[in-house]
Amino acid sequence: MQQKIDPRKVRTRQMLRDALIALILEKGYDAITLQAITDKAGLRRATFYLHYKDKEELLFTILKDTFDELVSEIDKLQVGVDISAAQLAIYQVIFKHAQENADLYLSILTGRGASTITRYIREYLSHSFLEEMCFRNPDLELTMPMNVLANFNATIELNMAIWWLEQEMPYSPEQMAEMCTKLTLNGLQSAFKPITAQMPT
Amino acid sequence: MQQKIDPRKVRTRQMLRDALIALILEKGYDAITLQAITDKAGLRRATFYLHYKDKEELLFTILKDTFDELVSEIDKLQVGVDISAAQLAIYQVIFKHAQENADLYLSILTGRGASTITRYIREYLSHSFLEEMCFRNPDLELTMPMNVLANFNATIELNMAIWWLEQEMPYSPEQMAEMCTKLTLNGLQSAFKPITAQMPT
DNA sequence: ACTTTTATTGACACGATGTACGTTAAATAG
DNA sequence: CTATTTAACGTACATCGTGTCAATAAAAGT
Repeated sequence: MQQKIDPRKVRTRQMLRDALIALILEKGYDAITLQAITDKAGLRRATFYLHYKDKEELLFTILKDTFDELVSEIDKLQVGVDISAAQLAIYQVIFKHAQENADLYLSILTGRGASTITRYIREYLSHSFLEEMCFRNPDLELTMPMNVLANFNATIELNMAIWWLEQEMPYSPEQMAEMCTKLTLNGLQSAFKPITAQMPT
Repeated sequence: MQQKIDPRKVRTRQMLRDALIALILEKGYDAITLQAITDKAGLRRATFYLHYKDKEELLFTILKDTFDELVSEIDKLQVGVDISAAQLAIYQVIFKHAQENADLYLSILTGRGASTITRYIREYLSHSFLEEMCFRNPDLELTMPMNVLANFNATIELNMAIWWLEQEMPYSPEQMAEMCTKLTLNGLQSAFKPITAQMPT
Protein backbone atom coordinates (compact mmCIF):
# COMPACT_ATOMS: atom_id res chain seq x y z
CA MET A 1 0.00 0.00 0.00
CA GLN A 2 1.36 3.37 -1.04
CA GLN A 3 0.73 6.28 1.30
CA LYS A 4 -2.48 7.41 -0.37
CA ILE A 5 -4.07 10.14 1.69
CA ASP A 6 -7.69 9.83 2.53
CA PRO A 7 -9.54 12.23 0.21
CA ARG A 8 -11.70 13.30 3.11
CA LYS A 9 -8.62 14.53 4.86
CA VAL A 10 -7.63 16.60 1.85
CA ARG A 11 -11.13 17.92 1.50
CA THR A 12 -11.43 18.88 5.15
CA ARG A 13 -8.09 20.63 5.15
CA GLN A 14 -8.96 22.52 2.01
CA MET A 15 -12.21 23.63 3.61
CA LEU A 16 -10.32 24.88 6.64
CA ARG A 17 -7.87 26.72 4.42
CA ASP A 18 -10.62 28.38 2.42
CA ALA A 19 -12.45 29.29 5.59
CA LEU A 20 -9.37 30.92 7.10
CA ILE A 21 -8.58 32.96 4.01
CA ALA A 22 -12.19 34.10 3.73
CA LEU A 23 -12.31 35.10 7.39
CA ILE A 24 -9.01 36.98 7.18
CA LEU A 25 -10.48 39.12 4.42
CA GLU A 26 -13.73 39.49 6.36
CA LYS A 27 -12.65 40.37 9.86
CA GLY A 28 -8.87 40.30 10.06
CA TYR A 29 -6.53 37.58 11.22
CA ASP A 30 -6.34 38.42 14.90
CA ALA A 31 -10.09 38.52 15.43
CA ILE A 32 -10.56 35.01 14.08
CA THR A 33 -11.40 32.22 16.53
CA LEU A 34 -11.26 28.51 15.90
CA GLN A 35 -15.01 28.49 16.35
CA ALA A 36 -15.36 30.97 13.49
CA ILE A 37 -13.09 28.93 11.23
CA THR A 38 -14.94 25.67 11.81
CA ASP A 39 -18.32 27.38 11.56
CA LYS A 40 -17.31 28.83 8.19
CA ALA A 41 -16.00 25.46 7.04
CA GLY A 42 -19.14 23.68 8.17
CA LEU A 43 -17.19 21.53 10.59
CA ARG A 44 -17.02 21.03 14.34
CA ARG A 45 -14.41 22.74 16.40
CA ALA A 46 -13.08 19.43 17.70
CA THR A 47 -12.41 18.39 14.12
CA PHE A 48 -9.93 21.21 13.70
CA TYR A 49 -7.65 19.74 16.33
CA LEU A 50 -7.45 16.51 14.35
CA HIS A 51 -5.54 18.41 11.66
CA TYR A 52 -3.84 21.47 13.15
CA LYS A 53 -2.61 22.68 16.51
CA ASP A 54 -3.99 26.19 16.12
CA LYS A 55 -4.88 28.74 13.50
CA GLU A 56 -1.25 29.73 13.16
CA GLU A 57 -0.21 26.26 12.09
CA LEU A 58 -3.00 26.29 9.54
CA LEU A 59 -1.83 29.63 8.20
CA PHE A 60 1.76 28.41 7.91
CA THR A 61 0.76 25.56 5.63
CA ILE A 62 -0.95 28.05 3.37
CA LEU A 63 2.02 30.40 3.38
CA LYS A 64 4.51 27.66 2.67
CA ASP A 65 2.60 26.53 -0.42
CA THR A 66 2.18 30.13 -1.59
CA PHE A 67 5.86 30.90 -1.23
CA ASP A 68 6.95 27.66 -2.81
CA GLU A 69 4.90 28.63 -5.82
CA LEU A 70 6.42 32.11 -5.95
CA VAL A 71 9.92 30.68 -5.77
CA SER A 72 9.29 28.33 -8.64
CA GLU A 73 7.91 31.24 -10.65
CA ILE A 74 11.08 33.18 -10.00
CA ASP A 75 13.20 30.19 -10.94
CA LYS A 76 11.38 29.98 -14.25
CA LEU A 77 12.28 33.58 -15.11
CA GLN A 78 15.84 32.37 -15.79
CA VAL A 79 17.58 35.70 -15.82
CA GLY A 80 21.25 35.65 -16.76
CA VAL A 81 24.22 36.27 -14.49
CA ASP A 82 23.29 39.95 -14.11
CA ILE A 83 22.72 40.24 -10.38
CA SER A 84 21.00 43.58 -10.67
CA ALA A 85 18.50 42.31 -13.22
CA ALA A 86 17.85 39.20 -11.17
CA GLN A 87 17.25 41.20 -8.01
CA LEU A 88 14.91 43.50 -9.87
CA ALA A 89 12.94 40.52 -11.16
CA ILE A 90 12.65 39.03 -7.69
CA TYR A 91 11.38 42.29 -6.21
CA GLN A 92 8.89 42.65 -8.98
CA VAL A 93 7.47 39.22 -8.25
CA ILE A 94 7.40 39.95 -4.53
CA PHE A 95 5.67 43.31 -4.75
CA LYS A 96 3.26 42.24 -7.41
CA HIS A 97 2.26 39.25 -5.33
CA ALA A 98 1.93 41.47 -2.26
CA GLN A 99 -0.26 43.89 -4.16
CA GLU A 100 -2.51 41.13 -5.45
CA ASN A 101 -3.01 39.78 -1.93
CA ALA A 102 -2.81 43.11 -0.14
CA ASP A 103 -5.81 42.58 2.14
CA LEU A 104 -4.57 39.21 3.25
CA TYR A 105 -1.01 40.27 3.98
CA LEU A 106 -2.11 43.47 5.66
CA SER A 107 -4.14 41.35 8.01
CA ILE A 108 -1.57 38.75 8.91
CA LEU A 109 1.49 41.02 8.92
CA THR A 110 0.16 44.07 10.67
CA GLY A 111 -2.35 42.80 13.21
CA ARG A 112 -2.17 42.82 16.97
CA GLY A 113 0.02 40.44 18.91
CA ALA A 114 3.76 40.87 19.03
CA SER A 115 3.96 42.42 15.60
CA THR A 116 2.25 45.45 17.05
CA ILE A 117 5.31 45.79 19.20
CA THR A 118 7.82 45.52 16.38
CA ARG A 119 5.81 47.98 14.34
CA TYR A 120 5.74 50.42 17.22
CA ILE A 121 9.51 50.24 17.55
CA ARG A 122 10.12 50.50 13.83
CA GLU A 123 7.94 53.60 13.62
CA TYR A 124 9.74 55.06 16.56
CA LEU A 125 13.12 54.51 14.90
CA SER A 126 11.83 55.84 11.61
CA HIS A 127 10.48 58.98 13.25
CA SER A 128 13.77 59.50 15.06
CA PHE A 129 15.61 59.21 11.78
CA LEU A 130 13.36 61.75 10.08
CA GLU A 131 13.74 64.24 12.90
CA GLU A 132 17.49 63.83 12.91
CA MET A 133 17.58 64.12 9.12
CA CYS A 134 15.44 67.27 8.96
CA PHE A 135 17.44 68.78 11.76
CA ARG A 136 20.96 68.08 10.49
CA ASN A 137 20.49 68.06 6.71
CA PRO A 138 17.37 70.16 6.04
CA ASP A 139 18.15 70.96 2.39
CA LEU A 140 19.65 67.71 1.18
CA GLU A 141 18.68 66.59 -2.32
CA LEU A 142 17.40 63.07 -2.65
CA THR A 143 16.58 60.72 -5.53
CA MET A 144 13.77 59.03 -3.59
CA PRO A 145 11.26 59.91 -0.87
CA MET A 146 12.75 60.45 2.55
CA ASN A 147 10.15 58.28 4.27
CA VAL A 148 11.38 55.35 2.20
CA LEU A 149 14.87 55.99 3.49
CA ALA A 150 13.64 56.40 7.04
CA ASN A 151 11.83 53.10 6.96
CA PHE A 152 14.77 51.38 5.28
CA ASN A 153 17.04 52.59 8.04
CA ALA A 154 14.62 51.72 10.84
CA THR A 155 13.93 48.28 9.43
CA ILE A 156 17.60 47.33 9.32
CA GLU A 157 18.30 48.69 12.77
CA LEU A 158 15.41 46.83 14.35
CA ASN A 159 15.44 43.59 12.46
CA MET A 160 19.16 43.01 12.40
CA ALA A 161 19.02 43.42 16.16
CA ILE A 162 16.17 40.94 16.53
CA TRP A 163 17.96 38.43 14.32
CA TRP A 164 21.17 38.89 16.25
CA LEU A 165 19.36 38.15 19.52
CA GLU A 166 17.65 35.10 18.08
CA GLN A 167 21.04 33.72 17.03
CA GLU A 168 22.22 34.16 20.62
CA MET A 169 24.51 37.05 19.71
CA PRO A 170 27.26 35.20 17.81
CA TYR A 171 29.06 38.50 17.21
CA SER A 172 29.99 41.35 19.50
CA PRO A 173 27.98 44.57 19.47
CA GLU A 174 30.98 46.25 17.82
CA GLN A 175 31.13 43.68 15.04
CA MET A 176 27.41 44.01 14.44
CA ALA A 177 27.63 47.79 14.44
CA GLU A 178 30.46 47.67 11.90
CA MET A 179 28.73 45.23 9.61
CA CYS A 180 25.43 47.06 9.79
CA THR A 181 27.09 50.38 9.18
CA LYS A 182 28.76 49.05 6.04
CA LEU A 183 25.59 47.43 4.78
CA THR A 184 23.38 50.35 5.63
CA LEU A 185 25.56 53.22 4.45
CA ASN A 186 26.47 51.82 1.08
CA GLY A 187 22.79 51.38 0.52
CA LEU A 188 21.72 54.77 1.74
CA GLN A 189 24.32 56.61 -0.31
CA SER A 190 22.66 55.38 -3.43
CA ALA A 191 19.84 57.73 -2.53
CA PHE A 192 21.95 60.86 -2.68
CA LYS A 193 22.53 62.73 -5.88
CA PRO A 194 25.81 61.62 -7.50
CA ILE A 195 28.23 64.38 -6.59
CA THR A 196 27.59 68.05 -6.09
CA ALA A 197 30.49 70.44 -5.96
CA GLN A 198 30.15 72.15 -2.63
CA MET A 199 31.12 75.81 -2.44
CA PRO A 200 31.23 77.74 0.78
CA THR A 201 30.08 81.35 0.49
CA MET B 1 -3.34 74.69 41.98
CA GLN B 2 -0.68 72.99 39.91
CA GLN B 3 -1.47 69.57 38.45
CA LYS B 4 0.23 67.55 41.18
CA ILE B 5 -0.26 63.84 40.62
CA ASP B 6 -1.42 61.68 43.46
CA PRO B 7 1.64 59.80 44.77
CA ARG B 8 -0.44 56.65 44.99
CA LYS B 9 -0.94 56.84 41.26
CA VAL B 10 2.78 57.12 40.61
CA ARG B 11 3.55 54.33 43.02
CA THR B 12 0.96 51.98 41.58
CA ARG B 13 2.14 52.55 38.05
CA GLN B 14 5.74 51.96 39.02
CA MET B 15 4.75 48.74 40.73
CA LEU B 16 2.95 47.59 37.61
CA ARG B 17 5.96 48.44 35.47
CA ASP B 18 8.33 46.57 37.74
CA ALA B 19 5.99 43.60 37.86
CA LEU B 20 5.74 43.42 34.06
CA ILE B 21 9.50 43.58 33.55
CA ALA B 22 10.07 40.93 36.19
CA LEU B 23 7.46 38.65 34.69
CA ILE B 24 8.84 39.06 31.17
CA LEU B 25 12.20 37.83 32.42
CA GLU B 26 10.52 35.03 34.37
CA LYS B 27 8.05 33.51 31.96
CA GLY B 28 8.10 35.47 28.72
CA TYR B 29 5.86 38.28 27.51
CA ASP B 30 3.18 36.26 25.80
CA ALA B 31 2.51 33.98 28.75
CA ILE B 32 1.80 36.91 31.06
CA THR B 33 -1.78 37.57 32.17
CA LEU B 34 -3.15 40.65 33.84
CA GLN B 35 -3.80 38.50 36.87
CA ALA B 36 -0.12 37.61 37.06
CA ILE B 37 0.95 41.24 36.73
CA THR B 38 -1.32 42.49 39.50
CA ASP B 39 -0.48 39.53 41.70
CA LYS B 40 3.21 40.32 41.32
CA ALA B 41 2.56 43.99 42.00
CA GLY B 42 0.44 43.19 45.05
CA LEU B 43 -2.59 44.89 43.55
CA ARG B 44 -6.10 43.93 42.51
CA ARG B 45 -6.77 43.16 38.89
CA ALA B 46 -9.47 45.82 38.73
CA THR B 47 -6.89 48.40 39.73
CA PHE B 48 -4.93 47.71 36.56
CA TYR B 49 -7.79 48.95 34.42
CA LEU B 50 -7.74 52.28 36.23
CA HIS B 51 -4.34 52.93 34.63
CA TYR B 52 -3.91 50.92 31.44
CA LYS B 53 -6.07 49.29 28.79
CA ASP B 54 -4.04 46.09 28.59
CA LYS B 55 -0.53 44.79 29.11
CA GLU B 56 0.55 46.09 25.73
CA GLU B 57 -0.27 49.67 26.69
CA LEU B 58 1.71 49.20 29.86
CA LEU B 59 4.68 47.87 27.91
CA PHE B 60 4.58 50.78 25.48
CA THR B 61 4.95 53.32 28.25
CA ILE B 62 8.05 51.46 29.40
CA LEU B 63 9.48 51.23 25.89
CA LYS B 64 8.86 54.89 25.17
CA ASP B 65 10.76 55.98 28.25
CA THR B 66 13.58 53.57 27.50
CA PHE B 67 13.98 54.75 23.92
CA ASP B 68 13.72 58.39 24.87
CA GLU B 69 16.65 57.81 27.17
CA LEU B 70 18.66 56.06 24.47
CA VAL B 71 18.03 58.88 22.04
CA SER B 72 19.21 61.48 24.50
CA GLU B 73 22.33 59.39 25.10
CA ILE B 74 22.99 59.33 21.38
CA ASP B 75 22.40 63.07 21.14
CA LYS B 76 24.99 63.62 23.84
CA LEU B 77 27.65 61.75 21.85
CA GLN B 78 27.80 64.77 19.54
CA VAL B 79 29.76 63.25 16.71
CA GLY B 80 30.82 65.55 13.92
CA VAL B 81 29.48 65.71 10.39
CA ASP B 82 31.01 62.35 9.50
CA ILE B 83 27.94 60.30 8.63
CA SER B 84 29.79 57.02 8.79
CA ALA B 85 31.11 57.72 12.27
CA ALA B 86 27.70 58.87 13.47
CA GLN B 87 26.01 55.77 12.12
CA LEU B 88 28.61 53.59 13.78
CA ALA B 89 28.01 55.33 17.11
CA ILE B 90 24.25 54.88 16.86
CA TYR B 91 24.57 51.18 16.08
CA GLN B 92 26.92 50.72 18.95
CA VAL B 93 24.42 52.25 21.34
CA ILE B 94 21.62 50.16 19.88
CA PHE B 95 23.41 46.84 20.01
CA LYS B 96 24.93 47.45 23.38
CA HIS B 97 21.53 48.31 24.78
CA ALA B 98 20.03 45.24 23.13
CA GLN B 99 22.74 43.06 24.63
CA GLU B 100 22.23 44.49 28.11
CA ASN B 101 18.49 43.78 27.92
CA ALA B 102 18.72 40.69 25.80
CA ASP B 103 16.29 38.58 27.81
CA LEU B 104 13.68 41.29 27.80
CA TYR B 105 13.87 42.07 24.09
CA LEU B 106 14.03 38.43 23.14
CA SER B 107 10.76 37.99 24.99
CA ILE B 108 8.85 40.94 23.57
CA LEU B 109 10.29 40.84 20.05
CA THR B 110 10.27 37.15 19.31
CA GLY B 111 7.21 35.79 21.12
CA ARG B 112 4.06 34.33 19.70
CA GLY B 113 1.38 36.43 18.13
CA ALA B 114 1.86 38.02 14.73
CA SER B 115 5.59 38.36 15.16
CA THR B 116 5.81 34.62 14.88
CA ILE B 117 4.44 35.10 11.42
CA THR B 118 6.91 37.75 10.37
CA ARG B 119 9.76 35.66 11.73
CA TYR B 120 8.57 32.65 9.83
CA ILE B 121 8.52 34.59 6.61
CA ARG B 122 11.86 36.21 7.23
CA GLU B 123 13.45 32.83 7.86
CA TYR B 124 11.85 31.51 4.76
CA LEU B 125 13.24 34.33 2.65
CA SER B 126 16.63 34.01 4.30
CA HIS B 127 16.75 30.29 3.62
CA SER B 128 15.76 30.86 0.02
CA PHE B 129 18.55 33.39 -0.34
CA LEU B 130 21.13 30.99 1.10
CA GLU B 131 20.06 28.16 -1.17
CA GLU B 132 20.14 30.42 -4.20
CA MET B 133 23.52 31.79 -3.15
CA CYS B 134 25.11 28.40 -2.55
CA PHE B 135 23.69 27.14 -5.81
CA ARG B 136 24.67 29.98 -8.11
CA ASN B 137 27.84 31.32 -6.46
CA PRO B 138 29.29 28.42 -4.47
CA ASP B 139 32.85 29.74 -4.26
CA LEU B 140 32.27 33.44 -3.77
CA GLU B 141 34.56 35.23 -1.35
CA LEU B 142 32.87 37.34 1.31
CA THR B 143 34.03 39.85 3.89
CA MET B 144 31.32 38.87 6.36
CA PRO B 145 29.27 35.78 7.24
CA MET B 146 26.75 34.76 4.63
CA ASN B 147 23.95 34.32 7.16
CA VAL B 148 24.28 38.01 8.00
CA LEU B 149 23.81 38.82 4.34
CA ALA B 150 20.91 36.42 4.04
CA ASN B 151 19.12 37.97 6.96
CA PHE B 152 19.88 41.49 5.71
CA ASN B 153 18.34 40.63 2.37
CA ALA B 154 15.34 38.88 3.89
CA THR B 155 14.69 41.68 6.35
CA ILE B 156 14.60 44.33 3.64
CA GLU B 157 12.43 42.26 1.36
CA LEU B 158 9.87 41.50 4.04
CA ASN B 159 9.79 44.75 5.97
CA MET B 160 9.85 47.12 3.05
CA ALA B 161 6.87 45.20 1.77
CA ILE B 162 5.05 45.43 5.08
CA TRP B 163 5.72 49.15 5.33
CA TRP B 164 4.59 49.66 1.76
CA LEU B 165 1.29 47.92 2.51
CA GLU B 166 0.78 49.90 5.71
CA GLN B 167 1.21 53.13 3.75
CA GLU B 168 -1.53 51.97 1.38
CA MET B 169 0.95 51.36 -1.43
CA PRO B 170 1.81 54.97 -2.37
CA TYR B 171 4.20 53.69 -5.07
CA SER B 172 3.80 51.11 -7.80
CA PRO B 173 5.34 47.65 -7.43
CA GLU B 174 7.85 48.63 -10.11
CA GLN B 175 8.88 51.77 -8.27
CA MET B 176 9.27 49.82 -5.05
CA ALA B 177 11.24 47.11 -6.80
CA GLU B 178 13.58 49.71 -8.30
CA MET B 179 14.12 51.57 -5.06
CA CYS B 180 14.62 48.38 -3.08
CA THR B 181 17.02 47.03 -5.67
CA LYS B 182 19.12 50.16 -5.51
CA LEU B 183 19.10 50.27 -1.72
CA THR B 184 19.71 46.59 -1.32
CA LEU B 185 22.35 46.01 -3.98
CA ASN B 186 24.55 48.93 -3.10
CA GLY B 187 24.51 47.60 0.41
CA LEU B 188 25.13 44.00 -0.45
CA GLN B 189 28.03 44.76 -2.77
CA SER B 190 29.94 46.18 0.16
CA ALA B 191 30.17 42.62 1.37
CA PHE B 192 32.03 41.32 -1.69
CA LYS B 193 35.78 41.58 -2.03
CA PRO B 194 36.69 44.70 -4.02
CA ILE B 195 37.27 43.39 -7.54
CA THR B 196 38.56 40.07 -8.76
CA ALA B 197 39.66 39.71 -12.36
CA GLN B 198 37.55 36.91 -13.77
CA MET B 199 39.21 34.57 -16.23
CA PRO B 200 37.39 31.84 -18.06
CA THR B 201 39.42 28.67 -18.51
C1' DA C 1 -21.29 -6.06 3.02
C1' DC C 2 -17.60 -5.31 6.19
C1' DT C 3 -13.99 -2.86 8.32
C1' DT C 4 -11.44 1.04 9.33
C1' DT C 5 -10.87 5.62 9.43
C1' DT C 6 -12.64 10.03 10.19
C1' DA C 7 -16.12 13.40 11.52
C1' DT C 8 -20.04 14.62 14.60
C1' DT C 9 -22.15 15.88 18.73
C1' DG C 10 -22.57 17.64 23.13
C1' DA C 11 -20.61 18.43 27.20
C1' DC C 12 -17.14 19.73 30.55
C1' DA C 13 -13.60 22.23 33.18
C1' DC C 14 -10.55 25.83 32.82
C1' DG C 15 -8.58 30.30 32.48
C1' DA C 16 -8.64 35.03 31.15
C1' DT C 17 -11.18 39.17 30.28
C1' DG C 18 -13.81 43.38 31.23
C1' DT C 19 -16.86 45.60 34.19
C1' DA C 20 -19.58 46.95 38.19
C1' DC C 21 -20.25 48.65 42.90
C1' DG C 22 -20.01 49.31 47.68
C1' DT C 23 -16.28 49.67 51.08
C1' DT C 24 -11.98 51.06 52.96
C1' DA C 25 -7.75 53.66 53.01
C1' DA C 26 -4.90 57.43 51.83
C1' DA C 27 -3.83 62.16 50.37
C1' DT C 28 -4.96 66.89 50.21
C1' DA C 29 -7.55 71.31 51.27
C1' DG C 30 -9.47 74.28 54.58
C1' DC D 1 -7.73 68.33 63.02
C1' DT D 2 -11.52 67.59 60.15
C1' DA D 3 -13.76 67.20 55.82
C1' DT D 4 -13.50 66.12 51.15
C1' DT D 5 -11.73 64.07 47.36
C1' DT D 6 -9.40 60.42 45.12
C1' DA D 7 -7.32 55.82 44.78
C1' DA D 8 -7.31 51.12 45.70
C1' DC D 9 -9.74 47.04 47.65
C1' DG D 10 -12.77 43.12 47.65
C1' DT D 11 -15.90 40.70 45.46
C1' DA D 12 -18.83 39.28 42.15
C1' DC D 13 -20.69 38.43 37.60
C1' DA D 14 -21.23 37.54 32.69
C1' DT D 15 -18.67 36.42 28.70
C1' DC D 16 -15.71 34.22 25.68
C1' DG D 17 -12.24 31.13 23.82
C1' DT D 18 -9.69 27.01 24.63
C1' DG D 19 -8.56 22.14 24.85
C1' DT D 20 -10.22 17.67 25.63
C1' DC D 21 -13.19 13.63 25.96
C1' DA D 22 -16.29 9.81 25.03
C1' DA D 23 -20.02 8.04 22.65
C1' DT D 24 -22.20 8.04 18.17
C1' DA D 25 -22.64 8.47 13.22
C1' DA D 26 -21.02 8.50 8.60
C1' DA D 27 -18.20 7.57 4.72
C1' DA D 28 -14.49 5.76 2.15
C1' DG D 29 -11.57 1.57 0.86
C1' DT D 30 -11.42 -3.44 0.08
